[in-house]
Amino acid sequence: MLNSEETVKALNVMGEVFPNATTSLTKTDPFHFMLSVILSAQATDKAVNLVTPALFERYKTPVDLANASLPEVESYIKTLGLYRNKARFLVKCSQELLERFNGVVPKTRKELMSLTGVGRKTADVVLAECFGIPAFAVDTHVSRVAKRLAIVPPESDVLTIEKILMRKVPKDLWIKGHHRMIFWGRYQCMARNPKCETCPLLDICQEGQIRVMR
DNA sequence: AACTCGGGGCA
DNA sequence: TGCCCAGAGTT
Repeated sequence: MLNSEETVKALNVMGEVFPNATTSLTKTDPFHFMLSVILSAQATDKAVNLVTPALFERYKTPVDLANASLPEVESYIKTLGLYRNKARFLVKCSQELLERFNGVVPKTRKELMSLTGVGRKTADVVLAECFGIPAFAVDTHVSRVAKRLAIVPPESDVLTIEKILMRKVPKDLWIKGHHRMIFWGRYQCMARNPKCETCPLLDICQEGQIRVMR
């Protein structure tokens, strides 16, 4: 298992390969950014960025979305997967935002996660991107990369992975580390056919070495 | 813990 | 054409 120092070293190698690793979601105000993150579930950021300009032009405030009709919201996001769920999430989330938070996106993880459509990962991304509050959001890319590099045990669940990452990585590297692992998982260490042959982390990657052998 | 939503991206 | 995916809610 990689120790703290080795983990940071690996993250820094990722940073050299992807110096501009950051979210591709269009950054707007916290309200609209939070909605963008909700929409990005099981979809690419590119696909999300394609629909959000028209969507947010139509629904500028939480009040607008709270009173929206579901079919109309769906019509704006039909090119995304899971669009019926997502439309429902956006409307209900806006209603709850008005009822409980006076229409202002809250700045704690607990409050964010109390909103419909906002889970652990979305909450962490909003905290980090909107408010600069350190969080190590764990998604499928982060999970896969952490396991392959043996930063975490192979059977770890998401919460365990997050705990270990937050322990092994200094807080000021949480947000960057998240972005780097996302890029690593998307462009170097893909789920199906990872580019192990040209991987600069192959020497510390047990799974990669096994993969290259055969 | 398993199931469901779902069009896109990619082999 | 088939398979998986920058998740979260429900049961």
